Amino acid sequence: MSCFSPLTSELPFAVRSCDRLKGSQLTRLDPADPQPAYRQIADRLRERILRGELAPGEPLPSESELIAEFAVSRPTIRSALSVLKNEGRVHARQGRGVFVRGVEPRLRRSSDRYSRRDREAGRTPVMVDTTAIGPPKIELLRFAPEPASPAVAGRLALAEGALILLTALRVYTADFVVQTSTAYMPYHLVKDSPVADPGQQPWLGDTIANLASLDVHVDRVREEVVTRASTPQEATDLRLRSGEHVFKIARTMFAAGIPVEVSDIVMAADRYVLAYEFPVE
Amino acid sequence: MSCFSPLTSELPFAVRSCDRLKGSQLTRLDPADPQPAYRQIADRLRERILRGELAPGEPLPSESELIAEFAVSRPTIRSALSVLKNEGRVHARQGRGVFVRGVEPRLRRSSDRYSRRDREAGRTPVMVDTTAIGPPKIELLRFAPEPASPAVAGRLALAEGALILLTALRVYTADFVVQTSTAYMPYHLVKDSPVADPGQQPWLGDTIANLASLDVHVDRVREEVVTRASTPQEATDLRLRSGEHVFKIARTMFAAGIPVEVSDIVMAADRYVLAYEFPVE
DNA sequence: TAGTGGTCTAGACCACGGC
DNA sequence: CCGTGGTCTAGACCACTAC
Repeated sequence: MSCFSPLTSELPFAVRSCDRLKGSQLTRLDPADPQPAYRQIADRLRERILRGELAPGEPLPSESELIAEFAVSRPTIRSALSVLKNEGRVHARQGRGVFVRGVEPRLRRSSDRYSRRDREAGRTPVMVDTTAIGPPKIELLRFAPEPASPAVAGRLALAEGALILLTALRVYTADFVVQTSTAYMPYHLVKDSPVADPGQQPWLGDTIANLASLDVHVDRVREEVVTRASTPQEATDLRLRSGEHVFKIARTMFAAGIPVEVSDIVMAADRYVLAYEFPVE
Repeated sequence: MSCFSPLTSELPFAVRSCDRLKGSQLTRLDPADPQPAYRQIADRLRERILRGELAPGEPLPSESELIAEFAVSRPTIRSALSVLKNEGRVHARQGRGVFVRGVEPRLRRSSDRYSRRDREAGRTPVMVDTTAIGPPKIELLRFAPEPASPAVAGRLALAEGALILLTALRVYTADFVVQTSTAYMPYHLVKDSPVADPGQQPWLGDTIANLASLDVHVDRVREEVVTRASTPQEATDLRLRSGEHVFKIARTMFAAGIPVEVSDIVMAADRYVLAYEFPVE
């Protein structure tokens, strides 16, 4: 397209003179650079973004403009753009263009939320700092006693196959899912109590309050954080595109040194900042 | 590789009937499926991986085999594979093949490392659980007093432009970089002390010990964790491919409620599990 | 040498969005 | 309507690895 240079077939990379380019100068790639063209192009575009030359929300030059600017074929431009997409720096919208992704404010998930003060103020510990987006809605996906898997039994220091109470939740805010959690409690702790009654559960999602009502007092929390690409299921749940990252938190609550609940919490990695504050010594 | 073992078909996961080896049956795509071919193919391959049909370390079928199996062109197969690469589920090695990525054990970075017991045992708090890989080596990149940037001044509750001591470190283990950190301390705390002397610094990387020698006693730590794609600089430092994720930890140390050090710590996200343990109430 | 993945081109058709 | 990005094809050459 454009720029019918007879040099095209002679010189594989660049060096085509093309006087009338629509706005954008021709940008030469460095043939000495061992990096392939699509990486060099991605690097140049990334620089423009990091330097603020292309501000958040702004569109990048269109594919055809980039083809003209760098004098390469469309697939090469698309490879370059896909690098930036995979880095989460831009997102494409069909029919519109490719846009620099803004730094959306992240939800803050703070270890403070386990403090008694917050609980007594009536704040649910499922998440905090919902001030900007309203209170969370909780959807109960499953709630049932089950035999513990070996992994869960190990984490709860139970015999394999012992009964646990499984609670699977999904947390929404303003109709978009922000996290899912799957929690396991030893069934013998909650049996015959309101906590084990799906219709009655008094503090859905608030393990500490639930256990306190049974005179089990959580005094220590451990959270182990990893991040990885989402599975298709998680991507569906959290409305991510497959491949976007999640935080996965394996949480254990202890009462007097005994694990009384473990849970696996999954949330969109780029929507959260995890804040931990703890004493030293 | 494939199908020499008669046991294969008995194993719970390897269900392929392997009569005539990689003749690999033709796998039909669903034309009714609104998903494009490359995604359908990626999904099928992902399933095989998640089901264990393709075990960690094993090669996927080669591109030409996949072309035959799904009856599509090479670029389509390559798009499908690039989806899985970007998810971190496989990695390609030129001239060899595409291999299922194993779950390498992650280094554990635990909040315990700030405890006095560990310090007195002589363990450096820069990282822990180095048992598997030997003690860390610390490279000092920069060590100099500087005027604080507005951001750092804010985090340290100093006036803008106040002097801070900047310490930039890189931590190696067995010759591979595991984390970088940039720390800032109010210069007035350390001025004229051995802590401010590059040649003398007694506990490089151990802020708590350094400050304790000046009678400043850290009693609380806050860490704020985010994850995002690495910048090119970080990718170089940590030997990541551009686009792989990092954890970024913004740490603040407090003594009697006053921030006495802030630091930014960056590490390869898929090499770490961050463990936090803290009391409730 | 044969097979693998890595890069690049040229050209085609489609779906979406705004005018 | 036209321009945008999304998908797909066919074919080429290269660099690396194994044998």
